[in-house]
Amino acid sequence: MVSLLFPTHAVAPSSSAVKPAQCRPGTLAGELRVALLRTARRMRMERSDDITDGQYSVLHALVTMGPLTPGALAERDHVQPPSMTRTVTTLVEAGLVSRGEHATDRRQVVVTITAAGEREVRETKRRRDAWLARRLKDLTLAERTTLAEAAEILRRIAAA
Amino acid sequence: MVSLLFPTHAVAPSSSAVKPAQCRPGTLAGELRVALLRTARRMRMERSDDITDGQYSVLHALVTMGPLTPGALAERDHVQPPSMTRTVTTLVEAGLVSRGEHATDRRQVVVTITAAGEREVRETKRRRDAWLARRLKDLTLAERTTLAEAAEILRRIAAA
DNA sequence: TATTGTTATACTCTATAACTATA
DNA sequence: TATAGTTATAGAGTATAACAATA
Repeated sequence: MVSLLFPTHAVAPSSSAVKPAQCRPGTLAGELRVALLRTARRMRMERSDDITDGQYSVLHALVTMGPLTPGALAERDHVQPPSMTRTVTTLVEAGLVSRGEHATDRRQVVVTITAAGEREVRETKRRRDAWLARRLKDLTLAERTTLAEAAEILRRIAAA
Repeated sequence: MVSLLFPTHAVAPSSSAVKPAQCRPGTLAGELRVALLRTARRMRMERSDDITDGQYSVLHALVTMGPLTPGALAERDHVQPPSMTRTVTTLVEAGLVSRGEHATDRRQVVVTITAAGEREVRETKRRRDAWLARRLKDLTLAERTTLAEAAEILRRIAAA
């Protein structure tokens, strides 16, 4: 099913630059590794300076998943519980999250993001998108189509 | 110039899944950001446990650029000179790099990677490529072609 | 006098072990 | 007795300031 708004000839030009050997899993892996790590590293730089990667990761999880316990957050980030206690304490003091009581189990704590925390996440995403969008504007439509397709494929790969 | 080994109909199928709106810089940026950061994060996990990201970065720079001074390494990684002194000392003690004298300027120090250091870098790359290649094998040829094209585009973006 | 690198010191982040409260 | 979270303490990593050696 080929969209009429997207004739195949708009895609063909960029595909012509790639040689068959570059598509072999072994060869492609090396090229893709460099490209992904380098771009991601550059993009990760586009964030607020007064928050660490670990802290941002917690805020992002809370935005995506809703309120979570410290234990769940620790497991998600492959970090030990005491480290997460510290991270959460820092975020509480910064007013970005709040601690609350669990509905049924009084041992547990529920961490909830605040309005300021949501704003922080939104702002970081906005910065990174702006950095990326600025570069995407200089590409051809065919190149952007390729990246849109690649994004879908990469999401599947990362999830596997 | 379209390669005979790569007829365009092999590429068209994957492009049909992408809608025009997804190729607008603003929209694409958001999708691409998530896909890149998620995949890169997963891939970065595939490394030796007894070396940090900062240490690996130094080894990688030395493999790519040849011997460098601590000052050059510090600037490259956006780190302060004393921090690089510490990192280099750790790597020297681990036998992965060695300190040497500068040819003409006796204030400067030249850091050179050792055979063990090169092995460490090779091993990490091998792990990451293996992880990636395993996932690439399950893709269609058209999808791998898309990723090969995307890799080229991303390298340009990261360099800009 | 300026530059390169190191040492001294402090702060942050993370980990393990021990402790408190609750189930 | 087991579990969730915290506190206590120690080990890396990085930063600023002060210092040594050389240009």
